[in-house]
Amino acid sequence: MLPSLKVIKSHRATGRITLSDVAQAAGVSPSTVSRALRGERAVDPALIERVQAVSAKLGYVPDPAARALASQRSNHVAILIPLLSNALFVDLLDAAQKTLRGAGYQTLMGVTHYDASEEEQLLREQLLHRPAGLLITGLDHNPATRKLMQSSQVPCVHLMDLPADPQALAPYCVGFRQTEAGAAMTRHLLAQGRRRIAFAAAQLDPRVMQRLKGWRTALQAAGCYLPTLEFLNPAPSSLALGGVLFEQIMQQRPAVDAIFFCNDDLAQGALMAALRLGVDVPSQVAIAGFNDLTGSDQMWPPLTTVRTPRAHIGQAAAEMLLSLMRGETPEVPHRDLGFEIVQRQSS
Amino acid sequence: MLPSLKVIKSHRATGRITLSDVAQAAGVSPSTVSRALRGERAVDPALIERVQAVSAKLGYVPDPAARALASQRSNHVAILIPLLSNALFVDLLDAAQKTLRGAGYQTLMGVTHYDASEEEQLLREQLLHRPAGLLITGLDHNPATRKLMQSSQVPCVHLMDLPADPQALAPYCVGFRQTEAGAAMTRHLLAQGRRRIAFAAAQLDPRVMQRLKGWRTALQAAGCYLPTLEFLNPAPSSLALGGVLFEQIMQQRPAVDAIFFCNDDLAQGALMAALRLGVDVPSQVAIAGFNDLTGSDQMWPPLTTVRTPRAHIGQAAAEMLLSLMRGETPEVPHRDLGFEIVQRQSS
DNA sequence: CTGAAAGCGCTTACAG
DNA sequence: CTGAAAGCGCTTACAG
Repeated sequence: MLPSLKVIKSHRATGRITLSDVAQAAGVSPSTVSRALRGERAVDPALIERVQAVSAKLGYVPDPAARALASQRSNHVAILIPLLSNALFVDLLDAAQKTLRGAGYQTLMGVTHYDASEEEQLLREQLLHRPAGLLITGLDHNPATRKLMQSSQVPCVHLMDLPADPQALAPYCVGFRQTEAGAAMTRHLLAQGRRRIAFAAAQLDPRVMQRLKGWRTALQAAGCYLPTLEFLNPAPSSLALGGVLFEQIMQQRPAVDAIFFCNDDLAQGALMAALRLGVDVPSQVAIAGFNDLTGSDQMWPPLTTVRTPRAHIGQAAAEMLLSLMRGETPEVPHRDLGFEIVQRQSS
Repeated sequence: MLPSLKVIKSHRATGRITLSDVAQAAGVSPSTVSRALRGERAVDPALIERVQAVSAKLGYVPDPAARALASQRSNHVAILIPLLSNALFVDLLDAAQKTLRGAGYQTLMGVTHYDASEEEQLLREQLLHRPAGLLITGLDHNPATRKLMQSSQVPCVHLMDLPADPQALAPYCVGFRQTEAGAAMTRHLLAQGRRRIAFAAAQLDPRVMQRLKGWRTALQAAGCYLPTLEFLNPAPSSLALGGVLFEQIMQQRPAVDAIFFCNDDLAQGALMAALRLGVDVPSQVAIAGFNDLTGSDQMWPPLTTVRTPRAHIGQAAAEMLLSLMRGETPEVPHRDLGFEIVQRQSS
């Protein structure tokens, strides 16, 4: 039998039900309640049950701040992404957040704007909250950032990318081979008979540069590589920029028979520009994108692209982080989630 | 002269520089350091300066958890939005987050999926963190949620909407008149000579229903209202659904001469479907959207729409919240940030 | 204007 | 397996 609960009330000024309220009601010490509730082993199963019952009855909820202060570890997980204006990262965030929340963690988001020192500053701020874990986009960070990650001892998983050398002693990461994906789409276009395949990119972040490398390699292997087919613009990716790039390419290299854009928003913009300019896709020029963002299947013509598993990446990375936070060592430190060529009518 | 600092070291096991380290180094009590650093009045200006100097020298950073525990208030601000897959809310989040971070607050995001009970649950979780403030989308919430907001005493600003009755004793909010915006676009189409103007909507959240009401009112005033011109689909908004709605409308009501979509993604999808089906826009049917989302100006033809100030709303709401958190009372509890008809070639 | 002291609500060695 | 006690790093009445 449980002791009668009706007289149990919080004795704190704040009116909050605390650990000691539960302890008192259950007739055990606060330490035991703490251990029982957190599922620490070495507690009598009968006691665990009693404590849980009382705790539920009282509607006890642990105070995150007190817990963080005492344990030097919060239930926050920090996630650093470059931009919110690229749907890719929003999908990543959404999936990670969902998984983390299911496990009782709060997501602290930071937007780096592709700026290494902003990333460093953000990380510094978030580390103050003693996050239980960290999710960070990409594999390359400035030395200060790397040092912060190391010295903080916070479990960390990197998103979207994999180390070039699979054997390398790289950090935990889940992503796919960007270079391979770039090469695969290029080979796909080659297989469709295209020969003068331009590569058009914006933002020029490390992952874009890997796709560029894949494109180069594939074209070189086919004996079709020309440096003049590279169109690199450091401005942020957008539909509008895609239109601009398309016009530029058609004007400067009218003989081009395909354009591989490093992101779908650019490709979508190019498709719209083609419509506007009366350029027929794919008969006159094929268009391919990257990521299979929302809307790409609705374009006219529908866009050929590389489908990347970003939601899956967000989820798998969160799961890997969860396991690291439990103190486990993942068997596979680098998870390759692959990609898929989606052939539609634009090529 | 400052006391020599070189021998000052943290005496805590954690190695962290604490308030007392600063106090000791500055030769004052911890209470004074606490007050000086937080800019509380009633501290000798000379001391404030000294404390700040020592604190900077030592690289002291306050522990958020300890602060939250002691003060019963964290430096978190919770923000509740319906979806991350609608660019509208991402813009809101981005702007609010930027403003809040500038003021030293961390943003805790919650995604409600337009589900009242999920919203309630999320709020409950976030309240555990004793957020310093709350940003919440919309004006209508279930009774439990309203009660939580009230009893928590957390300052709160509502986003995107305004009370129907401007005189009403409504909570703080910043947004624009959804009903008015719906009516304005409808009048705009009427002024262009359109008479059979359909309204096509998805999601059917409260704001969409207000736009519907505006459309109705405007059509009724012009003597053009027909219930058969309403196409309401509760599914989430997307380009694909826009295409489906477009096909459906053209098939069921071929005489329609304009379609007003409640969100740009639907309208963009309709534009693509028109291309696919060979329906000429705007000569055969005009298309209008809502929000002026990214890409709408790049469509073919470019989309006529209502530009809504979502980034501005996010920022202004964050600023209003900041002022509430300072204990101030905003002169204008309801900020109307307006909207703008953007006339492009699709109508 | 300043300080000593209590307290916020937990966790975690340390004994037993 | 359980408990008493110290401690996490701040804030805030309460005196003075």
